Amino acid sequence: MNRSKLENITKICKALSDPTRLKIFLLLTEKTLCVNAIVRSLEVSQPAVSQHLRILREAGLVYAEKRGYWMHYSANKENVEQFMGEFNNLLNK
Amino acid sequence: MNRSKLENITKICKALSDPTRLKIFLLLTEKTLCVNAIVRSLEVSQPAVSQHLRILREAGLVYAEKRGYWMHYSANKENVEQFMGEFNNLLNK
DNA sequence: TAATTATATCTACATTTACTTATAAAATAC
DNA sequence: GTATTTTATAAGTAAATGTAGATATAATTA
Repeated sequence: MNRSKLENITKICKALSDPTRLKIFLLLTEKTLCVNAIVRSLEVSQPAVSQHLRILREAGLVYAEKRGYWMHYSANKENVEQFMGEFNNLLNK
Repeated sequence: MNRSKLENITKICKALSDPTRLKIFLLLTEKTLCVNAIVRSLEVSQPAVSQHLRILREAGLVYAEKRGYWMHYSANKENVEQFMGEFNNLLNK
């Protein structure tokens, strides 16, 4: 089994292994939100949310798009589904 | 979204977020192994493997069955697939 | 019985992680 | 231009995590 493939799996799983970060991700599966909207939804500071978003972005789980001085985040569902498919294949071969 | 459901997801993701633990899990998807067989496959101590197996077991990712003084471990694929299905539903509703 | 084998648990420690406060950077508004 | 707003980054810190060595537990063998 490929090393970088292993790293990709652990990176994605690690990103979803923190409850706050998972909540952020699930919020973003429902709609696009800017950072402050997420801060208001959860009880976490703005820097904490920004750091979680960076980790989600590096794992390929969310998109980020700058508009004005807002940063719009949304879930990268296609990527997640592809990952799930590949992981499922691992199990059944 | 249910609190215990969230905890279940984070527990499973956390279990798969460590490279050594992921390797152990993937080994167990291929065949049933006792602890020492896993120790020999990877370059980790026996206590480390035992602790990883405990975490995988608590996440519902592996079965454990005692035979003689061996403990036979194998992947709980059904559980993983069910989890993947539920998670996928979360994305698409 | 005692010795051996396999696994689990305990303890200690170095590393990683999630967080807060403070600050910087980038865009907008005045 | 300066002030304001939004987000990102830096620094410090307490808590969690992964590990190895030592030890305990449970089953087997002699």
